[in-house]
Amino acid sequence: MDVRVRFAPSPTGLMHMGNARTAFFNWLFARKNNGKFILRIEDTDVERSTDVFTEAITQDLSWLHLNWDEGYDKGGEYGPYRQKDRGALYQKHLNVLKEKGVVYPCYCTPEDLDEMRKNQIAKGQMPRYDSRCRYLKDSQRDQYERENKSFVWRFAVPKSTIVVQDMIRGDVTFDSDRVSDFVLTKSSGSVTFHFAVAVDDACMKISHVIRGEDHLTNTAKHVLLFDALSYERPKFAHMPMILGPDGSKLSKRNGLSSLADYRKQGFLPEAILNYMSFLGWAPQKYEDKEIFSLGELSKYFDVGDIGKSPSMFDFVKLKWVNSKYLSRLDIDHLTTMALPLLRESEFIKDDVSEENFVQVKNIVALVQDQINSLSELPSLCEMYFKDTLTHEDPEVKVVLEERTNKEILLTFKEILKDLEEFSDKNLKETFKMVQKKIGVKGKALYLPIRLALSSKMDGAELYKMIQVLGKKRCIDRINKAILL
RNA sequence: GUCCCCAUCGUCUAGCCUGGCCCAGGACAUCGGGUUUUCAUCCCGAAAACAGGGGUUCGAAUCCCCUUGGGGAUGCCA
Repeated sequence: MDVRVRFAPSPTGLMHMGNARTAFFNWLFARKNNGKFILRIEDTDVERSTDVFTEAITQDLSWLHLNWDEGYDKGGEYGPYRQKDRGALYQKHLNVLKEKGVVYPCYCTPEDLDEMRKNQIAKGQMPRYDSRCRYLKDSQRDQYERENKSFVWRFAVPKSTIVVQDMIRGDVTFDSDRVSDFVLTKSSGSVTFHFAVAVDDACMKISHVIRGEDHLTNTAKHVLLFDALSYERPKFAHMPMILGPDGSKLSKRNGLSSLADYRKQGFLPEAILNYMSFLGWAPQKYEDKEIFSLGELSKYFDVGDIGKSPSMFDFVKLKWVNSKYLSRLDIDHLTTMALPLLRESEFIKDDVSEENFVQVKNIVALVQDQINSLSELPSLCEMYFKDTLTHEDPEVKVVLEERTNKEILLTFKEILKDLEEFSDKNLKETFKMVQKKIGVKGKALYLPIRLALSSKMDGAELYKMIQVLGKKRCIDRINKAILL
């Protein structure tokens, strides 16, 4: 069987981590099995769908390197790939269902339904459509028709036990009594999600439907439709949900939510993918390895290894994974990515000469190992671009005001002043000399100088810091600190 | 409410299917120590979990049931 999977976002909002993982696992499955990955836009909700989001979502996918084989922008044998362009196909299928007599028009108004629901809840029942229009007398139906009353087509759910075979959860059974006669076409004429999904998955020859667990109960409806339309059911796999840090469904409220946010924060797509892959999944032969390349992931990935329980999104761990990727990044590449952020902070001008690029690169190299995301870069680099240290931090001030430390700074400055070349060797020598003269070593020796130069307890390696700052700035800063 | 799904360290997870190798392994975070005359890295170590209760069994994290807890679904949203 040809493996064909799809990612089917609805363009009613930006892509978030949950969507992204669904897309990723589908992509992984396709690549692993030499199948096709299809991008289908589920824009049956004309009210809320916009092309802007379609555009944004496809951009996010591309950014994640999740290339698709068929899609609205690429074409393919089974198009069109936007549901709003598939109206005729849905109509055709509706006619088949009409002929089979498994659908019926429902004339209930939203108000009717609302009232019905309220009554049911009040009685402690599960809210569901009571199928009243299914058994409408012909005379009544004729009258509604004459009145041109608006209606929807509902599917007449047959009494049965519905069994959904899920690759992750095994057989899940539903009693048809729990599934109300659902709407296939809205009064506006457009189709509902359930109808479109079933028709499209069948017609696009989707072999495996891999999606979030929130669709598990919907699957009962979809399966009914496949059967009624005499289509073979695809295989289903419902992945566990990703929860926010507070244990509730991931949303705008619990922190960063859209993928675009993470991109802006300076998370690398490779890191995000690597982190996400371990949400609800672990390789069959788990060997205490945490960092996997895309290639490795698509080799090891297996739907059978996806777990059943939901997982919380751990931002701290994402940062750790990201830092791993960041520190391995080629320095030219990293510097190029840093440029926009540094411009935004007004550390550099819009156009960067080759010479300037090298300078910036030297600075970026100093903080490469310390950042968890690109967004942390500007604040760590600021001291190399601006000469505005004030030593306001009481912790810093106390150290710099200390008598011995002033002597250290003074001695250090005197030697530095006459130093020709700031090589590691020379600097080491310089520190040795200060150590000998003042009789202080280790942290006690390095910290005052570090603070005078950066006003921070931590930072880059001191020799490197001095080298990048250069003689004049080092001396100016030390002078300033001595006067404190 | 009703239905469906789920339940191992704070978090992500390995182990569960095919009971004994598990007084439960790894990673992030936390804490302690070491290397680096500073910083970061790195290394070592500590603390930290089988939700509870019943079964089945010689033996259960692993199988069954109940309870509890969490999530999802109950739309002319997807």
